[in-house]
Amino acid sequence: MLDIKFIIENKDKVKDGLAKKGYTDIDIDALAALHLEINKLKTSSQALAEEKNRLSNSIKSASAEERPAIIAKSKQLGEDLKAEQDKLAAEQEKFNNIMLRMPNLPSPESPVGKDDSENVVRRRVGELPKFDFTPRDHVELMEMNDWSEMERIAKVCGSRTYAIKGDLARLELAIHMLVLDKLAANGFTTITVPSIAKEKPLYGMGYLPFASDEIYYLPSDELYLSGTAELVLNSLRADEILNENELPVLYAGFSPCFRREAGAAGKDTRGLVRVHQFMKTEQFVICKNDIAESEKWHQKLLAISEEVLQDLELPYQVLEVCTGDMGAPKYRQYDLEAWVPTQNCYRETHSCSNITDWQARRTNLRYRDNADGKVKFAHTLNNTGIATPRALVPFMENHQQADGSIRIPEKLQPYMQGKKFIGKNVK
RNA sequence: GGAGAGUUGGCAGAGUGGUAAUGCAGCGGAUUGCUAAUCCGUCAUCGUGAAUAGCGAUGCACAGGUUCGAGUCCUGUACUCUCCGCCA
Repeated sequence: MLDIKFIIENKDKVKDGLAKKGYTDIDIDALAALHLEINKLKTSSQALAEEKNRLSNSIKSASAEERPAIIAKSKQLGEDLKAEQDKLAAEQEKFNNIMLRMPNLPSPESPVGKDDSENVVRRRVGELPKFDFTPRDHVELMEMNDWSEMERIAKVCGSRTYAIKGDLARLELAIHMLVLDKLAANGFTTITVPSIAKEKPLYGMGYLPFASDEIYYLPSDELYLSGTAELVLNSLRADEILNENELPVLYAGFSPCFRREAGAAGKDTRGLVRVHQFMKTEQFVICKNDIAESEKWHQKLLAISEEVLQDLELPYQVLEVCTGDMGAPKYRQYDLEAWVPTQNCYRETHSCSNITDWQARRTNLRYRDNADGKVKFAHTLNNTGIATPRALVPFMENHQQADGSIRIPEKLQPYMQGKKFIGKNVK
């Protein structure tokens, strides 16, 4: 959500930002006019309320003869007021619906572009693996090591589900532990959160009304399945006024995540790349309303996830996401993509975003500033810590050996009982 | 699933139909004079203002209702706690 006063005072800047993000259907001038109309209705209904309050308060001291007239007048005012307030509520709803659909404005640093083809590679880190054999893709590797039940589980649970077993299943959890330890070492509080949520947090995060196709809904309970721990973490402190001394709030959230993948029909149907249910360790930050401060945290979150990929010894690239490919809530976004040898390309493993105060305005998450005692909307940021099983795809493929076994990078070995390799052919 | 109790500001906590006490914390100011204390104001949202000035509206979990007037009475919903039932 944006501040309506900011919108009105910076119409050109807002129009420019909306255009860069590809939102051409929002009429800022009409929105400003609507706001003006609402304020007029507020003023007129407040005048009626004031008069009515005055009359009501005078009844106590009025004589018995005066009372019937005052009551009648007050009753009439009450009806007028109700009519005025109904008008106001209708206009307000129109206004709110537009405001809920207003995306965040992009950073002036973000590359301007219309879609993912215009994202900019900022850097590539790590050497691509060279194989003296024909590398197998991750599905073949799972099959030859008896690490999965992909066909059976599809019969039981439907397409885009997965079941992995043995050392690969243990690896999946080991990687999360490595990331959770790293985040804890950086001051993040480990927190496991539910994957079911009410509707309100979905609006707070900006999932609704923007991406309703992506979300599982449980109608008999009026609950939704969460696509990320960010959803819950973003609303965990909703409606609070934090003390500035509590900031920054750093959460390392772990949760099962659910996505319908409705918009990805036919894409990545093979294997572990795109599944309906996965596990994610999420980095989430609440910090002061200060762009230098939140940009600092944005870089910090990015650095942590780069370190994760380095610990996993995966070659990756840092992508700065262009204005047109960014989600509505985002001010600035980096994606990390790890190399997938058999696809001969980098695939997304992390998405790192500065949301500024856009979500905090929606969840009413504020803090009291120590310097001036004022209540301000906080800034929020989020980044993937690690998401599995997708991360297992580049992991298995980059670390595969000729015999189909998988090398375990040094940093991960303590989480795998010291094993240097896993696989059927490991002696 | 059944029964009961509860939900008031950043926090604590009064308030049984007539303008939301009080304390703590924070912020602003004054005063004393010194590892701080005291006093006053302020303390959420919005409208009108150049205004962080005044004036006004709203705000007691949420949504309705009764009433000239609702934190207070009525209805529904959510959540919390206690007990019973079920249960990893």
